[in-house]
Amino acid sequence: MELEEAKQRFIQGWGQLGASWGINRTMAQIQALLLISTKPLSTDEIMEKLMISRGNANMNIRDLIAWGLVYKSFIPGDRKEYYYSEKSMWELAKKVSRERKKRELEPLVRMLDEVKAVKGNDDETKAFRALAEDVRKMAGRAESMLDMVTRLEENVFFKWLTK
Amino acid sequence: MELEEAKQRFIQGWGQLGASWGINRTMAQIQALLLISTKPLSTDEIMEKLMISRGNANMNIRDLIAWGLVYKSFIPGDRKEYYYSEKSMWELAKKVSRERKKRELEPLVRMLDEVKAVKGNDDETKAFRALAEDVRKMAGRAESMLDMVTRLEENVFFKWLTK
DNA sequence: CCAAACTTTCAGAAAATATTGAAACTATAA
DNA sequence: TTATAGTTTCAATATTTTCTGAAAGTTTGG
Repeated sequence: MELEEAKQRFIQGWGQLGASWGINRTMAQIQALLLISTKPLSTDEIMEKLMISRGNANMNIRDLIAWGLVYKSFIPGDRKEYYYSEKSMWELAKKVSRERKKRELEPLVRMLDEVKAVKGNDDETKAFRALAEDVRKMAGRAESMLDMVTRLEENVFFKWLTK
Repeated sequence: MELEEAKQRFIQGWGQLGASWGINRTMAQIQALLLISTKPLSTDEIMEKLMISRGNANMNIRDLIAWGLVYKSFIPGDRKEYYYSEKSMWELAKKVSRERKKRELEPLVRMLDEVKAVKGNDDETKAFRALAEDVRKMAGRAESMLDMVTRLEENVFFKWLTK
């Protein structure tokens, strides 16, 4: 396979993955493009390579920066802004898991803690409360796993478990 | 909070979560409804409680069954089919992670193994190959983590890590 | 076999999401 | 200042995803 084709496939595949993770396809593709680029790219270069509009490029770059996955870079004597991706897979995984935890797990846990406070003592209510507790416990476990990713990359147990 | 309101919130919240996980909202809501129901429900009951059409209900129930999250149940002397959810959080987590691994991680790994075979020996190609290796390694780790969820619920290290 | 009860399918409609492109905005150099 | 280069915003549009409802299909009891 030629390098250009390989790059193209990588960008497509990464976009696909992003899509099934609730991250929009273009955002994931821009990230992929920057990831495989050896130098920072300008908005115009991104637009051209992915054949997308300026507005689209700008918005998605902004989101990538907000997620901490992409950085700005300035070249002396050039007025354009250039962008480059975080290249460390560990850093990327950490940032994504931190962001998703904030966006999904935390609202879930808030909801569960609220509904657990349902009043009543009949069997149906008790069963519901028990279920909410159960889900809450599982959410807590998921949170712990994400925290592991966030913090414990050098942890020997973790290394052993994922080796 | 009253039981009915709590249930409603649970269904909404679960649907929300599903949505940001690439699972469609209705599918997640049906699952939530069955999860909090003390008895199996028929298609008509699901349609009524969630105010959705028969077609929609049917398709999403089918998917839930395909994921192994929901089962059919037959009541003697009744021609209707009734549905109930897997209630064990561990089982649910296992099944979801198994399914997502199949749908997302495996295609990613296939893609990576393909593009790693890119030919050439210039610096740019080498850098690309190294990146693909790197992503591949991270995918392998993610796979291991999912396998942990799938198999190691009694594993003492896992318990310790997520306690 | 037929008819009633129930389930499945799927083309078109509706809703949700993503994208465009041009105008407004901002920063810089002269 | 003003002209220019570059960035951001957002209403309109296009695309994708989900949902509906009616017709077709299936199963069962008589």
